[in-house]
Amino acid sequence: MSLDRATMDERVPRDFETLRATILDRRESLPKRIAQIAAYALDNPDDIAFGTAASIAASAGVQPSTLIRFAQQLGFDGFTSLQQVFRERLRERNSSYDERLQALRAKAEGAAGHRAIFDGFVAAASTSLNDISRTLDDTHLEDAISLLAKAETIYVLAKRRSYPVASYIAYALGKLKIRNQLIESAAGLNAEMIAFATPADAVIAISFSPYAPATIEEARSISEQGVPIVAITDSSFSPLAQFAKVWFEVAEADFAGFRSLSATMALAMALTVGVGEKRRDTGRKRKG
Amino acid sequence: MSLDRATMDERVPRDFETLRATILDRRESLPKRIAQIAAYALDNPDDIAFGTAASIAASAGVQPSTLIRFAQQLGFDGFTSLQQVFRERLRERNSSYDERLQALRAKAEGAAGHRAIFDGFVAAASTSLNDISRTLDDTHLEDAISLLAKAETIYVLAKRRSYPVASYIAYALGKLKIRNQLIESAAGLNAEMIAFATPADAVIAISFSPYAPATIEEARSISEQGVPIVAITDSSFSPLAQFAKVWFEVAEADFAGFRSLSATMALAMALTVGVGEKRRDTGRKRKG
DNA sequence: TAAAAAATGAGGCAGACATTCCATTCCAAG
DNA sequence: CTTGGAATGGAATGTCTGCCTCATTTTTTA
Repeated sequence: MSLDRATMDERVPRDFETLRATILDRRESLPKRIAQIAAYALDNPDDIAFGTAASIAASAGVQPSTLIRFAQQLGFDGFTSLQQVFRERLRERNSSYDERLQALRAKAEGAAGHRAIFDGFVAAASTSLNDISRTLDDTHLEDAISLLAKAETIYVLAKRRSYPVASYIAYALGKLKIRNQLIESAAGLNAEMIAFATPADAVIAISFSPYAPATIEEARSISEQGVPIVAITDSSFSPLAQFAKVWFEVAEADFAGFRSLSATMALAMALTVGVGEKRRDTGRKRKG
Repeated sequence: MSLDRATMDERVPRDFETLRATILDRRESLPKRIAQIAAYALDNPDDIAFGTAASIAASAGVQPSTLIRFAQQLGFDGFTSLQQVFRERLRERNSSYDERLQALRAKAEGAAGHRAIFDGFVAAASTSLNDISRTLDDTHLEDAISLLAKAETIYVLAKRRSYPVASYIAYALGKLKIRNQLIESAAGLNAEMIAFATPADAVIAISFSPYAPATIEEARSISEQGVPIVAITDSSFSPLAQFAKVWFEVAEADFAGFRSLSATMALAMALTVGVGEKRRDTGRKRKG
């Protein structure tokens, strides 16, 4: 009988997240002083990890014995076992971002089956986001948004691997009620579409090595019509860069031969929403 | 004179990096046992942070007194002060992943101009990747890949916001020479396309709330033909889930009203490449 | 090779530690 | 208001801690 209860209570939280959930779950039913410690523990987990029972108790404003009762109430056999969980958290919290990425890559190598592939792509995406977050030039961003915000129609130009980004931009611009034209290759009417563009419009062109010849060709011809181009590409030597008024260099990490799109995606979203916001602002100013 | 030396030696390393540098610097001139501890300390910093002098000494294969001598040689007045440095390291590794995300979000709020928007999308993407990395079920992944690998043709079904992912899957499947059919809404021939699908085929369907009615309708009719569906959606209550043989719940973070696609993208890439690998493997087996 | 110096091992000690126990206080049910 | 039980505070306890000391071994110097 008492064994039954003991067995039930022995579902001791072994990782910090479970512990946290358990505490939050029982919060209402905890006695005052125990609740006081519970709150302190969740607010200052590092102190629990490093402190002694006495020092923690003093910081939390309770007696050491209460601390131990708290631990026991959670199913631990004493403060020390509770503390282990808080220490594990610090160990496993794979600390610095770079270390985390390394761990993710290691995991991708070590993981069994197709999980490894998935981990690899997550690692590639994280790396790419990290890189672009460091390297993106604020001025370029501002310039690109100004340029695009002034355009009557925004043409979106991308093929193959970049096409998903282009289709997302088109979708988002549409949702923001910004006139845009996605230049698809399917219909074979690209040349005609491009012919409509004027210097009052603008282009977002996306292309990565190996650059789709069609994209380059279309970018060239559209720039010769005096239409300003914002380019997203992967190197300063990219043929796109020479046609562009503003261009972004985005270095995407790859895995299994497939490059991530996460950084490009984030940039695309920022451009789109940035343009939307800029238009709202200037529109408001004109009215006011 | 002895005071002079004392003063010099009192340049105690207070942060881990300095300490590390000091140890590496003096490595050559350290006595054997001390060097043994030094190596252990740099290799297992977490153990130093949490262990007791006795336990660490045992792990490193030396006497506790040697550990203390090591600390003193570095200018600390005992093992405890040395340990503080290792503990600080764990605390101050401010760049824990979660904290980094928080910092990024804070940056997004604080940053001037459109940089804030960009940071916001990067943060959303990182959060999403982090979440899916924790929550993705390996078994589902294996099941989905097996299912798709057996398909004669893989149909890819997605509208609106999910469409970029679908177009990427189609692109990647094509590159891997896997027969696939992207079901687009433009041409209005979806019903006819769907009619071709047989139980020997398979579908990847992607839809998030608010679910595009067309996607749901198409998923229903295709599942009634006995074609197995792998669904990527955002909740267990999603209408897609009920038609699917395997389904993934992907929670994407959002910013400025636009949800990230990074987690969905990573999953899509893993599925695609996973299928490609599985087919190569089974193909090889059949031949051999 | 002999002597001196440095390094090491091991036992011992004082203090701090987590924990337990018991007296007291609080609170709710009757 | 009384009473029973839970919650709490604080001191007692035995273990384990870091650190020191001293005997022994190893290395260096002459």
